[in-house]
Amino acid sequence: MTSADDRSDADVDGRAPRRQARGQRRIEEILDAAGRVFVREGYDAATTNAVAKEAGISPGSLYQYFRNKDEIAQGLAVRYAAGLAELQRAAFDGVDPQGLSLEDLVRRVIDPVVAFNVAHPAFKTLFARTDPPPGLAEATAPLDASIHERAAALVAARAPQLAPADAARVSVVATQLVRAMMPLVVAASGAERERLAAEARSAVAAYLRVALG
Amino acid sequence: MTSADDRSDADVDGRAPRRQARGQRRIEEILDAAGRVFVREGYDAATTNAVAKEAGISPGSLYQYFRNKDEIAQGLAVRYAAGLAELQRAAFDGVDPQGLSLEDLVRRVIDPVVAFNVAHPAFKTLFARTDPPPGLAEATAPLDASIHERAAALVAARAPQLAPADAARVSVVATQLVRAMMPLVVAASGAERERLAAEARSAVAAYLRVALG
DNA sequence: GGAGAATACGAGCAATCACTCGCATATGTC
DNA sequence: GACATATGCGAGTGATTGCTCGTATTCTCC
Repeated sequence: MTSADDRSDADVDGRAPRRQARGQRRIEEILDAAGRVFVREGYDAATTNAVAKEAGISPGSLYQYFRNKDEIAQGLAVRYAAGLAELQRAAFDGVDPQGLSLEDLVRRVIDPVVAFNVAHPAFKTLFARTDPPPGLAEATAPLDASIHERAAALVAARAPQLAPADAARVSVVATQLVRAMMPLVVAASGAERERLAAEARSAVAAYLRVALG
Repeated sequence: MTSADDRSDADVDGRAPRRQARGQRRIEEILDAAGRVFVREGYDAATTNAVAKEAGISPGSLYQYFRNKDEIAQGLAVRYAAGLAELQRAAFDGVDPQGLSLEDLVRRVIDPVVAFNVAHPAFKTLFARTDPPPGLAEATAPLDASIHERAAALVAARAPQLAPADAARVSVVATQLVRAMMPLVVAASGAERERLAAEARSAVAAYLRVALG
């Protein structure tokens, strides 16, 4: 996985170009622009030329930093994986998951996820798809993996008696439930958004109460 | 809405061509082929030329029956809406929903839906998308509406005390949960598929038990 | 201040795709 | 069997798009 991440800014020969500070800034700008375009147009309909235009650069410059569209998605996915990991770390900072009620545990997981989705609307264009095209699936695979890893760890901690296959299924299902609710929550606003977030928490908690025995 | 539906077989001048039996058969063949192509490639990546080839006809013949790609999706959606309605009618034939336990009710709704998804794998390529492109959204809007209508009717029957806004939210959320689970269920097979279907039933039932009060 | 590398440009190429058009054949009706 | 219409064909078109390439500018380091 780490070697795959490194490849993302490696040359065809495996030689990584040495980025100047300007280049690093450009990469961030491109990713920001890509997020906005993905939200506006959807991933499939988004064109690389549109991303370049949104970033205020030429198509040629874009391809200086990303070899293709999927690699842009991958860049965003890496960002998001880091942001989510940080959020979850903060949510459980100095807290023992075992000591929480199921409702509190679910709240601590979902509320930051909701906040993250609201703050980064492009996130769901990459992650909340039930049938991503192959290239996008590959780009977001590490993100998916890290999310499932965290979910599986929580399930294992709460229900150590569960057979591994059952635990895996429960964490996949719970993740899927959250994934499905995010577009609904983000699409709403104000009080309705909070109500939908509450429904998401309620659904996941209710499911887990049954599934974890 | 009804006039929009009629427009689908209407000419530009509003004159509907009179189909021969041969033409009706072709339409069915094209829809069958489109379903297979959508499953193989996904809706966005599927090309109309590929659909024509899969159906064993020329692109020109395809456009004899469908004005564009979205209209093919709409044709499939109409088929699916009818199939689902029939399935649900059969599931509740001579049964009073009020007299069932929540678990039985959920089972009667979800099991046919699972069977339908397994039998028609293209269904989820149209329906189980969290962010469909605008054209597809328009094509599947009637299908979405009829599904939500049925869900809302069941919710209203079970929880007449719920405010309309709350009832609507519950039925939307429940529908979304089912929608999200279908790709997981269909992707699995054999015993694992049945276990995932059981998780879907369990999640929806657990949610509804809380949400319906 | 000069060499080498990174950054930047943007016109345009090659490929793809939704859809058309002119014309031929099949079908149903009188 | 003749007429009208439905069905059928498939090469081709106009538009789009991911991506390249030749070239010009800016940065870093000596």
